[in-house]
Amino acid sequence: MRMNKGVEWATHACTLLAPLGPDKGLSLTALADYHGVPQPYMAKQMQALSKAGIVRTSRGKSGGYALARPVDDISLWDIKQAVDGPEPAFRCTEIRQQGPCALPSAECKTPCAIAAAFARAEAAYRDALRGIKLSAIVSDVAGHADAKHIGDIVAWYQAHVTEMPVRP
Amino acid sequence: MRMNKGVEWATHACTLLAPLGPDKGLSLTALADYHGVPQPYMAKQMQALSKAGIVRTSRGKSGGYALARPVDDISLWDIKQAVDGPEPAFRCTEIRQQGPCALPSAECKTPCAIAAAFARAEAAYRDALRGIKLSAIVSDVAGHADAKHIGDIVAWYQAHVTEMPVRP
DNA sequence: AATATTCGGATATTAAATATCCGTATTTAA
DNA sequence: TTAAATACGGATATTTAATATCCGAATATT
Repeated sequence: MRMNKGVEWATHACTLLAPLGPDKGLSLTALADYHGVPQPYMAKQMQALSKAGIVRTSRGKSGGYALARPVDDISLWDIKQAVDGPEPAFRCTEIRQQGPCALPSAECKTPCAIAAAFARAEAAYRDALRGIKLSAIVSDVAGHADAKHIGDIVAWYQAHVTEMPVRP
Repeated sequence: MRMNKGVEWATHACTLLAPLGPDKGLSLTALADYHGVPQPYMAKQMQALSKAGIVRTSRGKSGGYALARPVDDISLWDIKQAVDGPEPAFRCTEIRQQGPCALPSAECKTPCAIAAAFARAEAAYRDALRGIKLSAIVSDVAGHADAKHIGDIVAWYQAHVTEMPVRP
């Protein structure tokens, strides 16, 4: 079982957008370059985030991406769901309805006990991710960076941030 | 994110072996036929279970597979782990160490906050699966089967069970 | 109004993981 | 000794993920 790598990149991208507030953003190029990931694939993730309403975009010259909601209102589950889709990892193929002792489909109204068990575990996973907000990630990262590195980041921000004021 | 389909088959196979107790088993052919899954692929899963000490095997004529431990001592996590391997779904690629503002590797002793967060969620998933024992699955399935179907299963068992006494 | 820049989306292309199958060796009851 | 069964390694096909390319639509700037 392996998670879509795009989830990692999308989460890093959101972490990078977080300190900018609602009125500033970064272009796709900047987001891709910052972490050295291929631009077209980064675009795919950002578009998924955009569709899910996690980031908003503005096009044309000086366009880019900005967070669409407060950092306390974006959970890791939101991001994972947006990029990785809504399907559960365990997908019941109803093999109980096959073979010499197959259950007739009339008796399969209740979900297979095995599928139900895995679904409960995935619900626990989901709830854990729901409890982790972008704000917690950002403050954790900030707490570990040293002064020099923060300087680098600030300089990079100043060179790349684009204005994306929210219009009423 | 999609789970290895073999986990489903392996779990069903264990569920089928559970009522037989430690001294009786089923051949690979029987296990594969019961749920109508391809035999060579079923073999792969059973061998994984065997390596993990969840089932024991006996080779040669009248050989087969039997559970190696009491049904209360086998969790869904054990099975998932045996078939799907130990690697986490989220794998940090350390992209914080790449790009124009890359963190020097000296500062990356503590794990990336994002990776750590996903790891916590996977721990919740693991703990949930650990809490679900094969015994619970078996009794749940048994509770939902009707009398006629149970008759079918008993007849099938009688035709396919092989003796696999535990030798001291 | 023209233009350069940027996102959106569709579509290849490549790489990786999963699923399936086969052949041979090894074990064991009869 | 023989027949029947699993173990193991590898070969192949299928599916999914990752990467790259392209063109059209939108928009800020000139």
